[in-house]
Amino acid sequence: MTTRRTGLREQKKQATREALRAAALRLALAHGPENVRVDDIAAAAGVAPRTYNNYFASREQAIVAAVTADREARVAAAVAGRPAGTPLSEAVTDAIVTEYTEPGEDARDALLMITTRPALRQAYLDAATAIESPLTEVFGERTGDAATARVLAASVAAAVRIALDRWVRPADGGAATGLVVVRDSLPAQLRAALAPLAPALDAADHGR
Amino acid sequence: MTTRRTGLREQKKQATREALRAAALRLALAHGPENVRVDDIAAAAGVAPRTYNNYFASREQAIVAAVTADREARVAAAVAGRPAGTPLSEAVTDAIVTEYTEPGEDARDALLMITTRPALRQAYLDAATAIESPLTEVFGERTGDAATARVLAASVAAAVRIALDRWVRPADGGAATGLVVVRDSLPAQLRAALAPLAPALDAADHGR
DNA sequence: GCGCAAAATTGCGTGCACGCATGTTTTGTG
DNA sequence: CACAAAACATGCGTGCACGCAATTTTGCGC
Repeated sequence: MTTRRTGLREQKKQATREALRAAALRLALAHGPENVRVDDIAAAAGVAPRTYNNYFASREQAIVAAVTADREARVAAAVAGRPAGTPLSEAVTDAIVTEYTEPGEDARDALLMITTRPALRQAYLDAATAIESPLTEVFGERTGDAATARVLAASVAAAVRIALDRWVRPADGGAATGLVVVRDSLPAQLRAALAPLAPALDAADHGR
Repeated sequence: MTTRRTGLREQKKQATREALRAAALRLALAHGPENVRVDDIAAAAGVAPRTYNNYFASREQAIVAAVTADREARVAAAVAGRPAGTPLSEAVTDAIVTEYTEPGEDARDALLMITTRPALRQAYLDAATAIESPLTEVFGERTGDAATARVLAASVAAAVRIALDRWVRPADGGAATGLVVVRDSLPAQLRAALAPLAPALDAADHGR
């Protein structure tokens, strides 16, 4: 369906990637992210330090990837799986809210760690852009226009990123304005962030 | 109007930033980006190597900043300057097309160098996200909703980024599909990328 | 099974980003 | 006009990302 290159080779690569992810998260949780060197992660995963950078371009990426994993691909699949009659904006919003809400797993404390460290927070937000490519494909099938699909996918990714940012960021401007900023739940933030894009999504949808 | 903090200090900072930008671009053009070390740039600008990183987070940023400079702020100003009756989508598109089309200056050969080096191309695209913040302010005044404004600004930034990407990227998929990809001009790419967002922009506009 | 080409891993070397501690300049206040 | 606080420049040290080239592993046709 998607990209099934060759069998065993790809399999081992994914295993290594998974091992690195897991090791990174485990060590970071155990000793604190600041006290984990790339060499440690590589050693724990049983590969050379240099190999680490064949899989992740930064130390933060590996830790964050353990949480975000293949969430992006699932979102795209969920969008594609909605009944045909559903407006595109609704399909997208529902799929995203479902997939991003939320771990329930062991990722709970990982999220806590990530949100309190600026560098990890940044990496976590950046990871949201990974939905662009799968979403572009789905949108492409529904709108028929690849260029439009890409723009809309990028916009959705940006909205998700903003929602996560607002959800994750510590309140800062409170004292200055005297206003107490009530933090919405993640689903509410996601819906609020995606709402402004609904007209564009639906216009492109039936535009074909 | 915007953020005029205090006098002499800010002035010197901008002078240093400008000196670094200029030095980075000049050296990169002269010897090729690969052969310019951060230390060289710092030395040419008359500051310590460490100071360089107080202004730019990467070597590429400084080079690219010499071209993109304050383009972002000008876009925001241009949007704000359109007559009140203009639809928001039109105001945004026209302002962006105007400001991004194109250097005419000494930036011609700089662009050539940037587009041929992957690292610089990446930095150039990333620089487009700088419009987000000024655009958010402008949109905020026009829509009345800060959250919506931010999402739309980010979407516009993403669209611009995509347009620049398509404009700047060397044709790659041509051989595979057998199709000759005709490269549109930058204004055409920008308009095409922004068009899908028009419904969202205009819906938010008069929504207030 | 066997060998070969493609692909992945590894080691090495280099330049870089950035935290921290310290000296220096700027600012606004009494 | 002096002075304390804040902002900035600088040195130093550390860990990191990545290009390059050599080496090992994998997949596949024979």
